[in-house]
Amino acid sequence: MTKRLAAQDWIDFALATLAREGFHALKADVLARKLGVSRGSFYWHFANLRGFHGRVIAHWRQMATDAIIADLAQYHAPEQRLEVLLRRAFGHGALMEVRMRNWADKNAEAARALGKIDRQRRGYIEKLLRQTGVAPSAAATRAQLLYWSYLGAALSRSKLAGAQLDRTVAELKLIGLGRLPRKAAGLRRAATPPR
Amino acid sequence: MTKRLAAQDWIDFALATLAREGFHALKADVLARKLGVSRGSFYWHFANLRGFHGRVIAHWRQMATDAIIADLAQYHAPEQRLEVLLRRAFGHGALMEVRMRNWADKNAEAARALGKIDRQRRGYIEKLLRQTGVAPSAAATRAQLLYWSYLGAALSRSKLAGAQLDRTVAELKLIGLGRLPRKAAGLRRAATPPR
DNA sequence: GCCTCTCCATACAGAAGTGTATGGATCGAG
DNA sequence: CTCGATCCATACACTTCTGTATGGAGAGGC
Repeated sequence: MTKRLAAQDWIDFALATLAREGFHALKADVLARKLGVSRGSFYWHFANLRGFHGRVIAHWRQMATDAIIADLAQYHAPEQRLEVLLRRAFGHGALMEVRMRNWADKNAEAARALGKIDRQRRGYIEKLLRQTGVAPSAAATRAQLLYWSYLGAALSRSKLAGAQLDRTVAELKLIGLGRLPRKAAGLRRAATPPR
Repeated sequence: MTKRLAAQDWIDFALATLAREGFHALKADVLARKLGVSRGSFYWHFANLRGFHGRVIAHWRQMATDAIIADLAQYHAPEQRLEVLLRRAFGHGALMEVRMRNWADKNAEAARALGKIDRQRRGYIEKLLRQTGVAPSAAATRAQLLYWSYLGAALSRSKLAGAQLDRTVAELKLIGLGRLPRKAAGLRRAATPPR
């Protein structure tokens, strides 16, 4: 005899399922079976699939938004924030990111939520760059590039670690800040004459 | 009285439909209706959906591979190739790219094809960078970053044009080649002291 | 103890799609 | 013309899923 469920239980379970299997598993029928309960429960808590999906998406957006705000509040120097942000983004393997973006292809609600988050993150990165002294005109383009790189990495399911992560983050900081790293890390030895 | 169809007709139509509506429209039922024909035709040409999808994916990969090879054969200087490649990639709005990557979430065949193409393209970019004199150790990481940026741009459905495209391509070349552009295009005026 | 509110099961109707079986149409070769 | 090969229509059985209607089961308040 398992416990009775609340609406939030369905939503939480849906998010876990989304991460594990993708949006195509977010059906009343399938979820109910996995929860060991009948569809009657689902249709008591939610009017229909659309409504349910909307709440799942909203809840994800809430969490994703809170995370980005809270996560970096502890660091104060903008350069450090950038460093931490990059390491976290590229070392983490953003599965949920992939799932949501795939879902957005079918679900307009998901697409809108994603658009909002994209703008928000890009804006945050841009602000960070400007705080480190990058000119406003350049900051926008570079923030865009950094965020695109993140998306590309996430969507090709790359999960970096160790030296590869170090090298990538170093290059990315270079892109963002537009200057040479303090100790040139063996990167630009051969090719480019110093002009 | 429209013409009778060959297998290739189905595949071509599927690719057009994929670009327009996404993989969820690639069903025997739906396609048959749109082609003004019954599912009997489909099941004569193909054993089942899996087989059909496999051939659609294979045909796409064929075309995408041929394109990248033939498209740049006319240019000889590697820097020019890079420039053209970047302009084309970021100015084009790679819809098919998005569709395929979304499809790959459900279809293992599509995922494999995509993996192959990703490696192939990244390899090509890396080769290009090395031909311009970038050190092999740096070329891999930078090619990765360039390609990630492309993917991110494609998947957030960005389609650049005009000055914005110019600025982005300039930054990207900077990333790839790791040196200042010949005529600094108004990019790094303010923020970064020349060290 | 009973009543009400909350949560769930079951049964029904129906949409959308797959795959199969079978027969009919059409076209080219000889 | 005829015959085989090619292409298509139709009908059927089956699966998976949605949404609704209705009838409970359980727990708390009083």
